[in-house]
Amino acid sequence: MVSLKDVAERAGVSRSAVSRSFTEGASVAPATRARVLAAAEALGYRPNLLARSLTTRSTGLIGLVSNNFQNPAFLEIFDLFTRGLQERGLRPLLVNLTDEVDPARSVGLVRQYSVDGVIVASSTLPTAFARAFRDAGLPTVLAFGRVAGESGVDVAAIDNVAAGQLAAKVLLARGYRRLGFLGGPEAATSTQDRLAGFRAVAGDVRCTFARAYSFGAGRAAMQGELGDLCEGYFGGDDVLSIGALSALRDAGREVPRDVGLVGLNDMAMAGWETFRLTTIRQPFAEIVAGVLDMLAAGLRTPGKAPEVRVYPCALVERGTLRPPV
Amino acid sequence: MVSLKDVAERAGVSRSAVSRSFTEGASVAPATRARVLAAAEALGYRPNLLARSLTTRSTGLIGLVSNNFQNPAFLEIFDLFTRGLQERGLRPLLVNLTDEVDPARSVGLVRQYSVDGVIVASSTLPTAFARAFRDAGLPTVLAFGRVAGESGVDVAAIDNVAAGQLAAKVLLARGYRRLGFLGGPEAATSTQDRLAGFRAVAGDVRCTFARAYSFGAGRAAMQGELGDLCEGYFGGDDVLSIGALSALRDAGREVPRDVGLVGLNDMAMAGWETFRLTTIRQPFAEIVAGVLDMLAAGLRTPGKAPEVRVYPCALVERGTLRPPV
DNA sequence: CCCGTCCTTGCAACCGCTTGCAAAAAATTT
DNA sequence: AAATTTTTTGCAAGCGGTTGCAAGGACGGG
Repeated sequence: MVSLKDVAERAGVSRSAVSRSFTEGASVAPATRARVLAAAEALGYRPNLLARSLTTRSTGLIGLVSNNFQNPAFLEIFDLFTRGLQERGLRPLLVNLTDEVDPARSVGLVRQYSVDGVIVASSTLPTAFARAFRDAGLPTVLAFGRVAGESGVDVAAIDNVAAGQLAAKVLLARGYRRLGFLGGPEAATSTQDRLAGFRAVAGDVRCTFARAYSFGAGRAAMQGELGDLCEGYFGGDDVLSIGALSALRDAGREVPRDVGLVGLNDMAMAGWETFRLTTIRQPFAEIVAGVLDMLAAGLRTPGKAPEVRVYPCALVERGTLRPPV
Repeated sequence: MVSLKDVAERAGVSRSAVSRSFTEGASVAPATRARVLAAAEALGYRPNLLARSLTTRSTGLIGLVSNNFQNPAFLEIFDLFTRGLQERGLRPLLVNLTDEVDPARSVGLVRQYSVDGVIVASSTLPTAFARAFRDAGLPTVLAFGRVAGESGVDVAAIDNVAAGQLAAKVLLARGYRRLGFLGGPEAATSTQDRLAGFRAVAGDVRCTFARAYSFGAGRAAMQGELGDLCEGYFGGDDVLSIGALSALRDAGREVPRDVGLVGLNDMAMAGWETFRLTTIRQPFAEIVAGVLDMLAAGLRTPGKAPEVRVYPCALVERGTLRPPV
């Protein structure tokens, strides 16, 4: 492994000179820098960022933590995050928190790697996790979390209550009367908020909670409904809704004629011709951009007051809701 | 940030003693270690792994590189990799190589972070990438690559040629006569090998290549076929096949009666009741375990000779192929 | 009680890089 | 040409750890 010293020797300068040649705007004569860069090039030298981080106190590492590795929506989200981070010269350290229950352990884990900040990408991870990172002094931003109330961390998300309201309004406007809520994990804030909004508009609704955001869970939940079906359903998310849709179709129920279904997310799959799921779009790209923006701000200004960015969501019309009456 | 020095002071010992207290099997009196650990606990100290790596020359960081962020199969794969790495005390540095064409740049990137090794998880990334990592002196293992020929790196994968043969045999055994190949990106070794195997058994077949492993690409490709349909198709992978399936169904073709379709991967979605795709299973979990195993060996023994592990694949019977005649 | 062993411990150097500071060199002024 | 200012450079210390080495202590045997 070629180091600063090797380059310095080859270029006939001190190690400091080499170091400065590699830092933007450092005081070094153009000629020297040229010589150094040439030597570095010849030797195939690349500065060791981790060693550098010891003095600069910044690694460029960002903990990307999630517990959502079954929902295809998250592949889209990881794609956006990884690309976005890379564009900013940051590197995602992926942390899979599936089945993890102890925030302290996760904190220890990312701290040992001196990450500069952490992104919590999940709507089902208990808020204790995000708070734990924050309390450890790490700039933390929560994607897809709860926007109301004081979480103490940056949040970028839609207003899930509003989304629930929108779902209810739309279902009613399309003439569906008895409404049902087919939520994700009951404990998740996203589920609670969507339900709250849904209820605020639709009043008393039937509630079922799936054990996870997955096709199987959605299908099973809907199969449980078949005995006494509501007219319109708000599915906790797209993949859940797609599972529900399959149950309905297999049972011979006509969607959208007999029963209406609206999902949430607008993941790529919702648009697949097989499903044509009418859904409420959650603007992933914008949310991710917002997260990165706040993260960058948090890195620049440690101790910055937490910020909440709320993104609008809108109905995407496809085939699982009948047209307005 | 509390460091070695702080703990040493509080425990009334030298920094070395603290360091040793934290390394397995180092020479330190039990009583001292206890005192040190107590002090560390009280201060909330955690050793800085990156600083440690400077002398130990091992960061525990593993580059997990892929260019496959649209295919839901890869979410399953990332899940397996991240969990498997975490269990071994390693951390995945996720590198998204979508649209990247220059191997050198990727190498520089992971080298700057002194990763201990890299996992290339892709069947479409040019082999030049894996080789470039290897040439940079990094233990590299390629998941889902080509198993034949000398790549110079560890490989864990199925034998794609055999998979192609299996697909052809099965299709013929089910009485489908004119066969078509609906492959992924033409340049990918996986596509070439699957086709080669397919042809070896089925002889002259119709060939179409989708531009990516995606629903849309599969659907579009199959729509192109509709004018002059073959009887049986081997889809380059499940998501492609599912796209193709949707095109067939929408066109009113009866699957499996009029046309048969067999996919490859057996991703979770293939089992969804909506699709019930008959497919050739690629044992993800076993492959990932093999990758991690070889990676661990590579970390232990630098310069270890590259190894190739071939995993068997088998037909998973569902609804898109008629029963044997 | 003295001595040889073995276990513990601290010192100091080092991993690869950054940076404040003061000296040296170059450029400007007078 | 001397004096002053500005730029460039190297030194040395430090970031948070590890580790070879030699000195100090504890312990058992003679």
